[in-house]
Amino acid sequence: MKDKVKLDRIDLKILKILQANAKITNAQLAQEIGLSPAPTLERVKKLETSGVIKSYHAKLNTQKVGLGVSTFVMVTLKGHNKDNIEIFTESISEIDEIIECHHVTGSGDFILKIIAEDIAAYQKLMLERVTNIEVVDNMQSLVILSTFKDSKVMPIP
Amino acid sequence: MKDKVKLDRIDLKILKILQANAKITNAQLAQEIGLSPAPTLERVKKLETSGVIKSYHAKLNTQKVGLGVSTFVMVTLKGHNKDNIEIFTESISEIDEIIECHHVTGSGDFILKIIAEDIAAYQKLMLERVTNIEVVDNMQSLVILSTFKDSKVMPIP
DNA sequence: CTTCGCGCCAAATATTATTTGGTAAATCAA
DNA sequence: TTGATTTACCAAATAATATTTGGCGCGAAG
Repeated sequence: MKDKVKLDRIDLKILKILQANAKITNAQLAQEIGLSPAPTLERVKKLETSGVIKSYHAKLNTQKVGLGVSTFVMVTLKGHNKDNIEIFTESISEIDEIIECHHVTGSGDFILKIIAEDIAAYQKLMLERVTNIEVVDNMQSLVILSTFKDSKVMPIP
Repeated sequence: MKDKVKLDRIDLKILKILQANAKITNAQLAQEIGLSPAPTLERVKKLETSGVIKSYHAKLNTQKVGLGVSTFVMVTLKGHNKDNIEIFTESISEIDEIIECHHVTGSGDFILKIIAEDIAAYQKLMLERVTNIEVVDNMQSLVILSTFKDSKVMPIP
């Protein structure tokens, strides 16, 4: 359940389409891939139960829901040991504004993506909930000025 | 069409639910927010047409589709002028493996998220298609070792 | 106070998903 | 190679779900 799954040309087509538009009807999907609805649905269900498709999500316009500030934050921990990493990731998991947390190579240890209402809210969040996580040594914020690309379609062959 | 939209408590509930699970049926959604199906659907449609909900996407398991390497890349351009930025973003837009491109504050100018099959494919991509974009001065890759959080639910009040 | 517009509901209808039963092609063991 | 078995497919019936309709009640504006 962790390794690559065998996917034929049609499966890949389905995945591309559903990544770009999860709301397509089964009949339309069937037509686009050149099969009838029944086997199309079977394939989609199989992709779901096998875990190739993890979930389906609505994508929002951040401005319109009043979330004006997005940032990436590069974090260095005080020590790179397992305990500290666990303390850090558990602290992170409780903070809704941190929507991504990746362990990365390079000068820092982690990179976070954070979303807040405005700069004031962002500052408050950082000061009161993030900066004071005990194992954090250093943080550098990169504020997103504009986003040119934010594709939900991965480059599958 | 660019500013915050008025959303009541029920709209916010709908948005939270659809971000977490876009495949919920209208009847279930109606029940969870405490309305009947008809006005529930009306609200969802209104959120869609007003652009609060931009789109719906399937989220895939990268391992299972054979995409083993994800990275963040911090890019510095040779000049921070408008022309160079345009040249850069247009070059970027043609490369499917670059799924995100944000203009950011800080030492670099842009941060990219890139997905590839493996390290070899990643190296090839960078050497042949990214590094040689003329306006690029410097790039630093951060390879994602593991992801602890990747939420599709934004922190709306 | 009354009228309008909005948001809601229940129930009818339309659309879509899902199941069913059966056929043909691909796979494999003998 | 052949016969058995599985797999993938299709058309059409059925079940589930979305969507429309008509009407009610409430709050705001005149």
